[in-house]
Amino acid sequence: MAASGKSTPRRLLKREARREQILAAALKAFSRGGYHGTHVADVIAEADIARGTFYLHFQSKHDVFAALVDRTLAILLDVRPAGEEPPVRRRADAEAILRASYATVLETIHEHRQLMRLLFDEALGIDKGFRKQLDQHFGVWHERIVQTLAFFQERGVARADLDVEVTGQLALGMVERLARRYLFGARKPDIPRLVDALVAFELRGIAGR
Amino acid sequence: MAASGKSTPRRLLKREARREQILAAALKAFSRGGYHGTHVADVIAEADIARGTFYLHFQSKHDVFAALVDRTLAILLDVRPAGEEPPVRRRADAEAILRASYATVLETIHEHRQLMRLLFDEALGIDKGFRKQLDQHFGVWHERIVQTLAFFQERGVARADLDVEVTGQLALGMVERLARRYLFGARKPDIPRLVDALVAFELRGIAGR
Amino acid sequence: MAASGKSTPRRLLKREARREQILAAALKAFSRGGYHGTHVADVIAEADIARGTFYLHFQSKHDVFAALVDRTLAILLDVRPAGEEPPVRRRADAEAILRASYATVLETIHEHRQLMRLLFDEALGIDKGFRKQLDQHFGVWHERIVQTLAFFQERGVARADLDVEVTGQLALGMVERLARRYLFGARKPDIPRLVDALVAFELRGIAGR
Amino acid sequence: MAASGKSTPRRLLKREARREQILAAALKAFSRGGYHGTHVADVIAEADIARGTFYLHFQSKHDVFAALVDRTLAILLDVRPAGEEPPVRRRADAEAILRASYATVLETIHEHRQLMRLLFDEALGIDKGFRKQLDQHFGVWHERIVQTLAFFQERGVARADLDVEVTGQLALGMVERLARRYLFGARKPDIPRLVDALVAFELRGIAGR
DNA sequence: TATGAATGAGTCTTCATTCAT
DNA sequence: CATGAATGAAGACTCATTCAT
Repeated sequence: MAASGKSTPRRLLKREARREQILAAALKAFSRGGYHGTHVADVIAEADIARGTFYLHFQSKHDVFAALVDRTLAILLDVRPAGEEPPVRRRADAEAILRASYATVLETIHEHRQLMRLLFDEALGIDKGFRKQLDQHFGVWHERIVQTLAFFQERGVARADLDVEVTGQLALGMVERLARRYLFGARKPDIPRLVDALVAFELRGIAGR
Repeated sequence: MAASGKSTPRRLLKREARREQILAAALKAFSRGGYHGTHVADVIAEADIARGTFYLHFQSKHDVFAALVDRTLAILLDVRPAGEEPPVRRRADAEAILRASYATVLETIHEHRQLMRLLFDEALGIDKGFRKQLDQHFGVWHERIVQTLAFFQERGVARADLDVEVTGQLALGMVERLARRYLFGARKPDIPRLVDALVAFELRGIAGR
Repeated sequence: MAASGKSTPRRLLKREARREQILAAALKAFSRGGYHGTHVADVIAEADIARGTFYLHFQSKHDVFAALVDRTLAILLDVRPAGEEPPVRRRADAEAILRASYATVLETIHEHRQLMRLLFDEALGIDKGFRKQLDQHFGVWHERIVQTLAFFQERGVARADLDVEVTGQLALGMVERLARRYLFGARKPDIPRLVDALVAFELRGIAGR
Repeated sequence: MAASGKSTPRRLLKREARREQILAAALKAFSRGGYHGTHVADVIAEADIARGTFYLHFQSKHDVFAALVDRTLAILLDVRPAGEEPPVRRRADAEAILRASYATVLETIHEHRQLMRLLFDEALGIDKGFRKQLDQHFGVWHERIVQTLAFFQERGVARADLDVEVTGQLALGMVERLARRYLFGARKPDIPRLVDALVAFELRGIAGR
């Protein structure tokens, strides 16, 4: 009698697939016209579904956008390269660590450039909520960087008087700018060159002397 | 009608004053609610004028916002400290140049933080036009920095193999991030500290060895 | 498949049960939120059935409501107390007749108060059709009352110049008002008191002198 | 004034006049189609104004309806005939009082029958709020009637054992029913006849013996 | 110039109903 | 018969802009 609560796994999969389809369509549409320039009509046209179907999977236009933002932030938070985690490390590895970290980050950003651009260019202008979410996210990243810098200080790779707090922000800003300038466009970026410049700059920047 | 002279006395002044009044109101309103969250009704309420009056001075909501953006960009482009312009300089001055430049920039940004925040947080999400305008603006800034770096290279302050192109972006990014993090908030920023960290980082970062 | 006989045993019973289940759920739901404030989703949630199942048993939301109305009107038309029907009666019985009639009516209304409230409060606002149906129904009741009054006139219980037509409406209105005021609420009504007041009032009201 | 037809340039009306115009149009429209069957489009078409103009004067469709209800209730509460108020009265005046009261009430109801029908037929089905408002309103009326009946008791016009509480409801119901049956239609009602029947019925009904 | 009432195209969202499984 | 995902017509409300005074 009762629809037994949840249904077959197949149904769930289908449901999930439809959700993905809508998210993909929304990403395309938002990337084209921005949040405010994109209407639900655009999204459903792109997804080739009916209006009602859209609202079967998302509560609102704002909701789909939020889902995309969440996904983007999740991707970003996930880029922590495996090698960075082991806390014990020899001084000579500093360059390798930085190089690996930056390469991974830049590649991930480029790989998901549509999502990233949405996050960077649109999210702030929509909602105080997104602003807060982003601030929080950057806070997490900043914390990670600060810890790395402190670790470098312990190992003597970074000078003792380094202002890790502010320098952490500087590192964040450098990546952000590179992303905006080189990673969002259609042209394939020369990531090794970017990493070279970044690492050369930062290694010296944090070093004593 | 009036004397065909150079000055347009009272009428224009009044007109100009009204325009300023509206711009000020718009800045307040937009800062509160963002571009899309702010309605013409909010602006005219803030300015205490009638609806029609608004359209007597600006063609559209978009137009006022553009005027604010133009003003912001003009302020930014204008911060070139007088001392930097003379192209001939001795090597020992590098630190002084950087220090002065960054201090001026950061102070200017903080001074006009409402305008700046509008530019950084809102402009991108409104219009492809603003995106282009910003890109262009950052291009100019980038060019300036690149020239300074090249100059430093000539003088031997910066290593010869420095990737001035990319490093220019890095410098831009650092300032942008500092602005967002420390200059937009209500708390009075510790600009000297920021400048210290910036200059110490950059001087080493661009130096050889 | 089944024996081609006259009766359709289990299947139809099951079908009928399902219909009842939906009607009961609809009554609950409509009573909670009114016709327009109740969605098919509410009804099927209450009935714990799937959307499609609902439309297997009723053509539309309007249709279920109509079924509830029909049921309500049937209940009302059915309250004619057995004793009233025999047309020959002695004058002394007038009070007994009225008392019995009113008691039965008021009790029935209270017993089915959810259905009744639906009829009184919602039906009119939905459809001209329901308005007509109600008018017709009240017409039938009015006719019954008029006949009773005329009978009372014949027997000398009611004065000869009584405007039976209008007075019939008055009687109808009195019951309606009592229903709305005392019978629809959660509090158990003091039906004897209501009947007392009604009968005392009406007997005198129709009497000569 | 308002467009004679379709293409008359709109006139700037005084705020209050425009509000009245919309209320009148809404009354017409709602009377035609009921609350739920009437769309804002119908109202503005009837008023020959633009959509926005409607929302310049009323917050919502619900709001106009509420304004009509308020107006209706105000009219009803205002029908208290002047003669009833003086609290000292001679026994012989009872009939005159009732007659005057009922006549005024019935005439007022008929005069504003469109508003009244809206109140009686639509308001309940829209909102719990309206139900409460109506209950309250009827409460006031009931109170008035009860006081009159008590006054009659004091003067010996009404029997001492009269259940004034319930009888007050009966009186209310009688009027309501007459309104619905005779006063809402297009046909001109024979109000004197209704009053005669009412008064004859009630005077006897409340009297002793 | 100033005013503010009026305009109406634009959009999101709802929800009764259908239909493939 | 049962299910519930999908449909899409419908409708309320917004708000930038215009224009008569």
